[in-house]
Amino acid sequence: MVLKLDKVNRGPHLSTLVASSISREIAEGRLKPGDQLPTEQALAQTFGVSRNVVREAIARLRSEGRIWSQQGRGAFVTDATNTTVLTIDYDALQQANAFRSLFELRGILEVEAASLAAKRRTESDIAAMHEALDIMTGAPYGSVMWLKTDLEFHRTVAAATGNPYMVQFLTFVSERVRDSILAAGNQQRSDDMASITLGEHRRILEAIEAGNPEEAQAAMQDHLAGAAHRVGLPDIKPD
Amino acid sequence: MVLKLDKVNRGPHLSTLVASSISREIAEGRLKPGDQLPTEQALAQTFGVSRNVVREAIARLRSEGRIWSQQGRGAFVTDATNTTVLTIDYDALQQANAFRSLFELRGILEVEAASLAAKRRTESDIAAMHEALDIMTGAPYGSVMWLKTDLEFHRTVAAATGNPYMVQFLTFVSERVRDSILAAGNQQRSDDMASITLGEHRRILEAIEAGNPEEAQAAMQDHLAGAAHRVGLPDIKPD
DNA sequence: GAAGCCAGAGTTGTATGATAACCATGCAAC
DNA sequence: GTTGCATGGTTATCATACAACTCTGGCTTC
Repeated sequence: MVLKLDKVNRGPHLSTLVASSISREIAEGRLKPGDQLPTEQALAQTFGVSRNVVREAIARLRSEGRIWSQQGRGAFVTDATNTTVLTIDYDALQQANAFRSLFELRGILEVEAASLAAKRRTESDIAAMHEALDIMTGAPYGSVMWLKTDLEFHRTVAAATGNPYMVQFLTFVSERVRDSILAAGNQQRSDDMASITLGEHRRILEAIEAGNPEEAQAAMQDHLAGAAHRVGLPDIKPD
Repeated sequence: MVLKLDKVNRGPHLSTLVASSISREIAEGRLKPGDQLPTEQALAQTFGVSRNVVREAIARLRSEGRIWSQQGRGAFVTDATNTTVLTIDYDALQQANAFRSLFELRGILEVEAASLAAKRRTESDIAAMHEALDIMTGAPYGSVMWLKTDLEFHRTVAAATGNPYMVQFLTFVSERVRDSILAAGNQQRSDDMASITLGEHRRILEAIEAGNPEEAQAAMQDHLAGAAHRVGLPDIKPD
């Protein structure tokens, strides 16, 4: 039997609620950049929690770059654009348009990564890619292991560019895309998909190994077009 | 007389230090996914701070998706791939190689954004780009206003792609690049740089306005090559 | 022997009060 | 006008206590 349980809504921590609440105030413009937040004591009182909880919320917002605080002065909303972290809202991604946009961004990076990888790959890069592809070949299509090594293969391609930020960004984007696909659960499965997908991967690997950027780029492009189709995203590149 | 004083290094909050320390333990593998963290009391003791500070640090790590915690059990390291935020370490960026990598990533996104913008721009996109360019024309080269509108121009180009994530990622990367340039302070300044830079921008805008993706792409490519040269990054595209 | 119950220790979540460090302001003294 | 100082307000940190929860081990009951 397969249980499909929602994650237990173990009441999120109070600090999380407070942080979200303040975050919303900022997002919706009731707190503008430069504005001073109410004092911790005042916030504690209005939310009905201890000052401690408020401080945990503020620590979180500070780490996200949304506010800054100074001892003896207070806490202030930062100049909007200066967040030090990049986040992707999970709920927003459930909308088709948002998902399509993220998929497009991923494609841009993947295609360019494949091209760069073909130019710069080292022996150990090639070996890592082969290994990932081998494991994938032995895994059942759609299984956890399959998805994991699929990501791993793409990660090795990104790594072959020699650009650590390429790896970081691509991994981040790909994971969000994967999560969204899993959540939607509209993956089509059929037996020949495994061999098709594997074939696409193999073509990418061969092009990179051969040091052919244009072919690697084209192979990745085709692979992504195929992937888009498999998750029900037609015409990702109509223009 | 002009004083050149560094901002006093007002020590970052203790909770920040604790969070960084734990973060490093995770990043360097001494704490593996699934591992349980020491108890809050133990952490407080080893760091020599109050439990309160430890909790603020943990609240922060939790919001970043690096750990999760449950009342009565403890705090655990999450399965690496589940971080919900993407961060770029400021110090690491001071190294030339890292900076070059980030600059390259920015270039990839910018070039593709210019191409997409040429295909999809709307009237209001064009207007916004013109406005940014106008303000830039009136600002002194290298001034805060100049830098601000420079970023703003690129943001309008990204916005014209219609892809919100493109805007988000490009803005994020560009700001980190800008911060790093400002920190290094090795900007060369000369009078004709203003007109050169403006000319490059104008060429991009014209190509986008004309709906010519290839020319937009090429113009952006040249602009970035010029920018790389101006910040002392030669041969960004030698391969 | 197995299942269920219960108490206790350990841990996180939250509340509360106190102290130190720091900032802004106004006023007195010079 | 400037300096120095006192004062009130705020954040940063500490310390302690209690509530809520989990786990474990022993006990009871069958």
